Amino acid sequence: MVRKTAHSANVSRAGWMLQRLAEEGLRHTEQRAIVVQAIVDKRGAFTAEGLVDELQPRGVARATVYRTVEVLERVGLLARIHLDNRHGYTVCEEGHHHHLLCERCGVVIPVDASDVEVAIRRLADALRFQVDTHLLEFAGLCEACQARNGRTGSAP
Amino acid sequence: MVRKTAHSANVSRAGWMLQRLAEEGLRHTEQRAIVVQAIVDKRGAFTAEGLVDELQPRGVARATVYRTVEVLERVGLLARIHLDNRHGYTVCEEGHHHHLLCERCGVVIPVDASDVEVAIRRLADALRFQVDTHLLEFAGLCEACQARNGRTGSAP
DNA sequence: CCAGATGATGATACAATGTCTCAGTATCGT
DNA sequence: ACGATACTGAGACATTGTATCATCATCTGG
Ligand SMILES: [Zn+2]
Ligand SMILES: [Zn+2]
Ligand SMILES: [Zn+2]
Ligand SMILES: [Zn+2]
Repeated sequence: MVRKTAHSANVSRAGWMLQRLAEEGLRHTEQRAIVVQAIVDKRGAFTAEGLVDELQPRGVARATVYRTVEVLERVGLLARIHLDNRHGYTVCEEGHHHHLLCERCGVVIPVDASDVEVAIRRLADALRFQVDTHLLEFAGLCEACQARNGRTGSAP
Repeated sequence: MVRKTAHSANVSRAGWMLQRLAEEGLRHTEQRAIVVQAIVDKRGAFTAEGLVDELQPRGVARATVYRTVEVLERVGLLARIHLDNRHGYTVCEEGHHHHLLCERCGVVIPVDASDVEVAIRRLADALRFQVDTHLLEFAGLCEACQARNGRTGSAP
């Protein structure tokens, strides 16, 4: 197997996401490529407004950033996460699963919580409430941030 | 036991919440009484902005509504819930538990998900991530809304 | 390859949701 | 009753997100 640099991995991942958009009948545009590349380069949680700040100087309009994020979420390439006040997103190509968010550095890792999922399903079935969706998120500190505890990071 | 009307129950509940504020060293004001009464009368999910719309005409300023909601949350009398785009709150006098939100009528019921809680704890312990908090919410239809399915309600 | 159909963008106005300031007011312990 | 101080109101301000619409780019079929 060929070992890829982090950068080329990001480039190919961005390409994959753009390809997915094409498969959905959406067009490839220069602006979407810029937004998608910025997103995969982040490798963590981000907010729409943060992207705007970053990409507006590079010629991508606010509305385009919001529209692109919305489209990516609809297609399933982004998952929404609930920060304390605003909303964030994270890259998420897989199916249903949940996320661990590091509150210091903003890194997000997916977690397959199958046991929790089973318990949730059982609970939902037992209630007279018809449970359509559930929201489960975790927040804490990633391994790296546990190590260098006390230093400040750049979570969005 | 004396059977109370829904209204008197709400009144006493509001009184109890105000008493809790007093116990925390916070002052009793006319505006806070109005806000708290409006909240308990709702008996479901609500948003700060919704309260503003309702109480501004009654002489409670926007800032006061927001400040009161914030104070109530800090004291633990309100829990924040994550609606799709904005944030909401619900009355929550008890300790740690989670909530079922009816997406049609906005009613919220607390649920003690101890099995889920155990599974969550186990998962958290197994990860090298240091999980500080978790967020678990359910959304769906309450029993009443399942019955009269198809009709529109007034969730915030 | 070209032209048209349609999707996407940008500039900006608008809307919704909070946050902050500060002078004036109400509350509460003494 | 008094004084310390918590609280309020009014409105400016900030942030986050949406709508409009003329213009432009992309894809597709011929
Ligand atoms: Zn994911
Ligand atoms: Zn799940
Ligand atoms: Zn509760
Ligand atoms: Zn829990």
